[in-house]
Amino acid sequence: MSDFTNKGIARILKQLAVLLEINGENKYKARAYRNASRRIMDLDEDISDYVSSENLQDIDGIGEGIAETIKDTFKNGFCPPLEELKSALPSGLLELLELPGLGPSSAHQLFEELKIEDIEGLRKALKAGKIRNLKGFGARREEKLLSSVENYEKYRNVILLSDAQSQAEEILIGFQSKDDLECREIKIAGSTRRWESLIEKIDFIVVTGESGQFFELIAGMEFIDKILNQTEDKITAVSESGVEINFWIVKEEHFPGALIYHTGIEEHFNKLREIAAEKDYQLNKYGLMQDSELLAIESEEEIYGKLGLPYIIPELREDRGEIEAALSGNLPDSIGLTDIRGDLHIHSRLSDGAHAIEEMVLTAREKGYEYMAVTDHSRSLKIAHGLSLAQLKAEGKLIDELQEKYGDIKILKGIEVDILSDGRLDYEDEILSELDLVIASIHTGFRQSIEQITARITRAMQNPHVDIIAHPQGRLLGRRKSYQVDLEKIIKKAAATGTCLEINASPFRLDLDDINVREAAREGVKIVINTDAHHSDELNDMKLGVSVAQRGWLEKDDVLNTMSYKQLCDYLGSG
DNA sequence: GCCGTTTTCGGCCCGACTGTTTTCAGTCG
Repeated sequence: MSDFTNKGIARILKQLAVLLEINGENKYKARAYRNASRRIMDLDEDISDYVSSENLQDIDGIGEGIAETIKDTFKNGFCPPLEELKSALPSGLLELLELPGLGPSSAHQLFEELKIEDIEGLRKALKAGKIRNLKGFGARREEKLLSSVENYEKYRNVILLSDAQSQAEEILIGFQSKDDLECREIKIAGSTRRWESLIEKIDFIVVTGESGQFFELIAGMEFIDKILNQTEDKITAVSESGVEINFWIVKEEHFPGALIYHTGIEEHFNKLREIAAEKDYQLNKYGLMQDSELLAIESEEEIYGKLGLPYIIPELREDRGEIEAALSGNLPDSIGLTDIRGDLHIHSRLSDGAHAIEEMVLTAREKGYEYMAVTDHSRSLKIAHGLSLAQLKAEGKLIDELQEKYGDIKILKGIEVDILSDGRLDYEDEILSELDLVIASIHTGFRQSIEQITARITRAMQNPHVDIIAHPQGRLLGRRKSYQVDLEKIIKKAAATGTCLEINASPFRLDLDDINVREAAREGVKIVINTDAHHSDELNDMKLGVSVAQRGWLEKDDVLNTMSYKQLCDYLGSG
């Protein structure tokens, strides 16, 4: 009898669903698996308990068939029908679905008619002009797919910041269990340490005792796929998910210097080097030297200090003026996670969230938040079970009851109201006026012109009830580009109307991005950092949003949800 | 495959958009 986590089983069922779709089977069968996957993901109890007590079918969405599949998976240690499908279908078909504009049906068709098995095969067929002649395709679609393929290849080996962090974390944990003969010190550097939204490579700086043993240690880690290259001072490995991992091996006395060298972008380091030269030091990847002697230095702070600079946090080391600001004493007093007093964009089960409002309230309380806002979707977003007027009213009543029960957190009645394709909002003003907080956002009409989308958002901001524009760029990192929008205009309008712009902290979005956040704050726009949580775990994403704020040079006062509850009410009331 | 019954099979979150067609299937959110 093997053991699987809820996440593990959910992943298996989801994969099964996708493969069934590609295999051209009944789409509702596939949907049933996908549905079951979601239920298990959201389950509070362990799925293994259901298996051992033989009551899997008590779970909504799991019937005889799927219960049997799960039991078999536990029994065998693998999922028989999944393995069967995997051996029947080329594995590359799955990646075809990553392309926007290509779904399971088309993947099935491409495989059946042209024996296309992966993206490379598709690229060749597209170049050869073979696709346009297929039924349901055409010249235009061929052109779009080609651009999708090119975009995909560009991001092929890039992973989300949150994924890079969890992989890096696993590696660190792997080292913790070893004695310090093999690894005396290890720290994340590079773009992951700077909290860039997309990561190409994960860098570590390592002080080892016995480098031979260190190599074996890495090679033996279960999530390391292979070692690409090994020299005396660097090991390059590839993780199972295909991302490159560099271990820079340094001597203990070189650790702080190496950390600075491998953390900021090159231009940041070059400017530090120039400052060092002016002070008759030499700065290189080993550290700070004077008269060819390495100075005994313990930390990065000390190096910055010797150069006459305050410490510059990794998030700012992008050569966007931070050195100049440090020299003139104008570095931002960067906002931190502990400054955040509440989360103002949270979904519940009433629309498309995983949990009841009460569970989200309990999680927010655990985080020590002073306030939170329940902001489910509005009525026209049917796929997300957008709330009818009656449901919205019922939700308000429910919140009143919860507010009675939990006095130590303020629960705002909010909504994420859709900005419809024609620019109207999804509820009338009199409905919005009764709510504590109104977030407006775009979920339809992504392909409209820059003028249309900009006009939709500016019109929404002119509505006096709208407090926040959520995910203003509408991007999905590495997957979907931002819709066409004139952010300069949006920022100006936000400043003029007192509307807040959101940093959406979802690891898939991080929207606004750091550059535009900084621009908005410069123009005096108030920024709000929200998780857009659809699951209680996702309230933890706040740290990602804060990192965007830090990279955008924000200070505490630039951010709405660092305010006390009273200040927040005053602000919203006047807005 | 699951569910909810008008218990034995029909419907399955839904509507907009797109590119293909010339009335619709596939994709997306």
